[in-house]
Amino acid sequence: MKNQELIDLLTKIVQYLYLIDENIFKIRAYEKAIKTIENLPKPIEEFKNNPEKLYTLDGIGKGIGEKILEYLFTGKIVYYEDLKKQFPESLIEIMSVPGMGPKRTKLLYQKFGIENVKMLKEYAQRGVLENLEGFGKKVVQNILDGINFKSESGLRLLYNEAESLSKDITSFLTEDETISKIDVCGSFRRKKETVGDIDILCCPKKENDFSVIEKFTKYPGVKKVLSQGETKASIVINKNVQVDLRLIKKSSYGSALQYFTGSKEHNIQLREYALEKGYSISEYGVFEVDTKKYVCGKTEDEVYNILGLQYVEPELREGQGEILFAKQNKLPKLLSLKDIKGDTHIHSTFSDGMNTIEEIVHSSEELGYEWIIICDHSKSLKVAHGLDEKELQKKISEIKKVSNRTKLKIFCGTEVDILSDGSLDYSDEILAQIDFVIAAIHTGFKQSEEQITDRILRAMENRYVHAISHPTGRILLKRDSYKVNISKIIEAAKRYNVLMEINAYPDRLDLNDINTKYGKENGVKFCIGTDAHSIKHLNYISYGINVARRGWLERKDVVNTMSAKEIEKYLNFKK
DNA sequence: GCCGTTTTCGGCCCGACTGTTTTCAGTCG
Repeated sequence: MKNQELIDLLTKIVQYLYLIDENIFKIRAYEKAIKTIENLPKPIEEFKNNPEKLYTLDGIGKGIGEKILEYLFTGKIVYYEDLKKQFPESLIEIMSVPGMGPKRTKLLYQKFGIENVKMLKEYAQRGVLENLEGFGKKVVQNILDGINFKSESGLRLLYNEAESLSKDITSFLTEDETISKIDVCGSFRRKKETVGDIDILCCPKKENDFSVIEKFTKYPGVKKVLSQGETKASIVINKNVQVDLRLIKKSSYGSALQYFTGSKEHNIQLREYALEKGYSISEYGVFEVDTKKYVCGKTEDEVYNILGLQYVEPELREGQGEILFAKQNKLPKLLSLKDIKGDTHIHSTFSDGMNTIEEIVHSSEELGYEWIIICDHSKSLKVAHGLDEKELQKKISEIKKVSNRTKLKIFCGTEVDILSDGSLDYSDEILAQIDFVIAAIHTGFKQSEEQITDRILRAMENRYVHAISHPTGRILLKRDSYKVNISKIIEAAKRYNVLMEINAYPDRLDLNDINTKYGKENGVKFCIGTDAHSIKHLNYISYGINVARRGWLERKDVVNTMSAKEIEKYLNFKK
């Protein structure tokens, strides 16, 4: 799949366009096209032989479409090669230094020939930049700080890390009880799998009480105050995470919440749509264009409703058609935690889990589940104490024993390895005795895309396989997915009636949101498994639900919403 | 560079903070 390479290339083009001060709307057109490719669930190569389909994609017209085709056929884009002749590529890195934008980057290059971050640092330290027009002592200091900040950070947070950080900061801000409302917005509220920074919105109890801004800058663990105004401040805290706080009064709270939740693309589309209807939207509210009169903005509901739109859940606000659906009153009723009646992927002490089946049962009862599936590893995964056939029999009888002491329905599952030749780690005779078979790849990550795709397809053909676990094998922020044609796998899932797992482990979240949505569009059904290796992990189910919601899934798309009777019937039907 | 149920040309979301300015450019979200 060349999608990421193409995205990287187009992103560089965008940076160059900023540098040469190209028409801002042209730049936005490129940015929009990049978003479209990021949300594409298929390999871009598939458009090689039917370009007409490429041009139907949102934001891709003649100009950018031709460049994409040029890239697919020749591996490069001449337009980009020409841009490189104007300015060295290393200027793009300079522009990524906080405080350095295209204007300053270009000026320093033309005046001093500064073409990389190292040179920038040297010139800044020598004090030669301060006398330039538009520069000054503080600007130069900010640039130096920016260089340090950049070298130390760059990483995004996993969603669950952002979650605990957010809790800590919001409880600090609310401890004096001067605040009536507080929300963490941005990509965190949209439940993205990783979060770049934390955006907090709050409404003080007393109008014009700005004291919380001051308090915010005193948060324990603050490393640097980037900016501090009357209604807005930005800090950097330990771990080099940027946190922004914005104060807003009651009458604007809803529109501010809407605005700061984003995404940028969603907001642009919403505002464009509002203009068609004669309204202008900002974080302060919805206003009539003609009279500039305030119309509403107290709640998010109001903002969408005044435009004749259904309320759009934050998880759907990615500019991927949700506004059109909202217009037609056709948004999905998203899955929620209260719909969940069981977990399809739990490890016990039989393999590499920390807790016994008895303990898992106890915790699952507390969660209000009707059923669970204990999936341990299969025999060849020695590092995880995979079960051989004998141990598997022991596990089956243990489940029977524990079942006598609980109302909870316990299914015996296995996370069976897909071996490097595509065969499964247990014989069909063994698999037939197991209630739920979820097949997974744990070895041979370096194989070619064809090999891995074929391996998984072969596993799916097996009549005893109910599901595919963590279908792309990625570890967020650590390891890329193995090479696999995931759209082929998803399409096959419908054909073979195999579930796609949304693995809820916080650093997996695999399938991801985009592929989940693609699966739904192709009629695929899903199971959400926590992959819990300890009873504490059972709560990870909420992270799986986040992905499901971002993938537009409803109750009916997910087997975890079935009652114990329904799921039993469902699992048997497969055999 | 993209797009169109008034348009194939003329639009394209909106605002805060900083630092350097005498009214605003640059950067950021």
